[in-house]
Amino acid sequence: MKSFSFQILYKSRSSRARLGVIRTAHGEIQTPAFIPVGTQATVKSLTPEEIRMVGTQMFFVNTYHMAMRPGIEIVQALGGLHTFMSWDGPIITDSGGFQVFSLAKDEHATLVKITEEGVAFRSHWDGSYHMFTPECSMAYQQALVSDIHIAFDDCTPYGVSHDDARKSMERTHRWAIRSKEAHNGDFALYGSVQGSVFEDLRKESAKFIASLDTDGIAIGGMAVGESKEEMKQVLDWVCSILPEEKPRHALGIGELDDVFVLIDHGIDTFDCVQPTRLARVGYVYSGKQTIDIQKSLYARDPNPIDPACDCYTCKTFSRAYIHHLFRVRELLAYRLATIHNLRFMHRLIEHVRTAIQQDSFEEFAHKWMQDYI
RNA sequence: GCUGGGGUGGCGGAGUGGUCAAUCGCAACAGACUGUAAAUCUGUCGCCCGAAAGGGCUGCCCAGGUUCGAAUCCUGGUCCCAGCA
Repeated sequence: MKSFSFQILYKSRSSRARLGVIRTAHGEIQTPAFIPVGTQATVKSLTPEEIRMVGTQMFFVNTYHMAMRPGIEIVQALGGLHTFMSWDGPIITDSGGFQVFSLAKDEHATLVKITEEGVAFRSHWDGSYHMFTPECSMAYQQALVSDIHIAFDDCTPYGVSHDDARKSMERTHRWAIRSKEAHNGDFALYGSVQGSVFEDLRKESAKFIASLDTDGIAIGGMAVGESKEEMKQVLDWVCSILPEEKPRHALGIGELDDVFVLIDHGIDTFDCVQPTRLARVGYVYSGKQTIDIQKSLYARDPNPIDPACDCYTCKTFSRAYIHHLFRVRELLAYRLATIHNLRFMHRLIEHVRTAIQQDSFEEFAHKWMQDYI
């Protein structure tokens, strides 16, 4: 039986922003919410306890990666993702569609082949051949026992012609139908909108995906190279059409300034590797700037990364210490920086939620963005 | 004291007459990262002018010398290392 629901608790009067709650078998998610990425069934460097400690309500796991290693059947045999990795909160899984885009982007280009049936590709681990289809993506996500599944889609690269974007979008639509047919109704399914940066396609896609009446709607194909202005346009087109009562997830977005744009358009959840990946290369959020903690400037800095932050890292360690850990490549560096960046992101959104509740979202966003660097 | 080896840019270490401002590695500095490959990628890295192309200056322990030309050869000095007394 499906134990998934979405309820809007409050709507902003001045924008499309809204407060809501997503209920799943593994708990609730207060929205808007940032969804960290835990690609390989781990939010890199953190224990589940720490993931929760920083304020994460749900995170993202990649079906493609699980299929490559350790293999879906192993996770399934171990009882699904929750028991496998000892996380009892909600989990959302990707369809595997994005990895096609991601793999095709660089030197693996020749290793990926898209057909009507699905996608044939070679593992980035060992070069072995694999095939992903909407049907197997659904079967995999079910085997992983994640709470929210995403329909198998074709992430359109930036810069393609209108013609190619249409073909890609239509393929995504056909795959969405197949995904829905193959999907086990006990879990939640999000259809995925494509259409590149073209108004007619984005609107058509939004209408089509909405018509499938999936539990929620994901917007894909954004932040793939287009400008921020184009991204905003896409959100405008799509969000003006999506049904209000369905939860909306923006796939793969989340630089700090994007947060306000997304929420302003009524996006409820969004995932991004940005906070965690930046953390691992020493870029940490500090107020409205992102600082490179590895710079010599911080070698003797006794202050916390962000004096206003309430995270474990900021309450316990100086910039100088974290600077040192990064310089000598100590493992703790990655963990402390990740704890901070995630906490920072979650806390920022907690403040946004409060602002929406108080009808001061626009003001809050404007003020925050004012001297954002 | 004798014998042998050696002193090159922040460090390690190539180069043994011109193509050398000097391979390469590290460090340093700058930049990148949006449905994740953390330990990665790119650029700079003697000094000065220039956005760049390029130009000028100084330069391979010190002082002389040979040569059209020396980090590279010779002489002296100095310091370091190894073996033997």
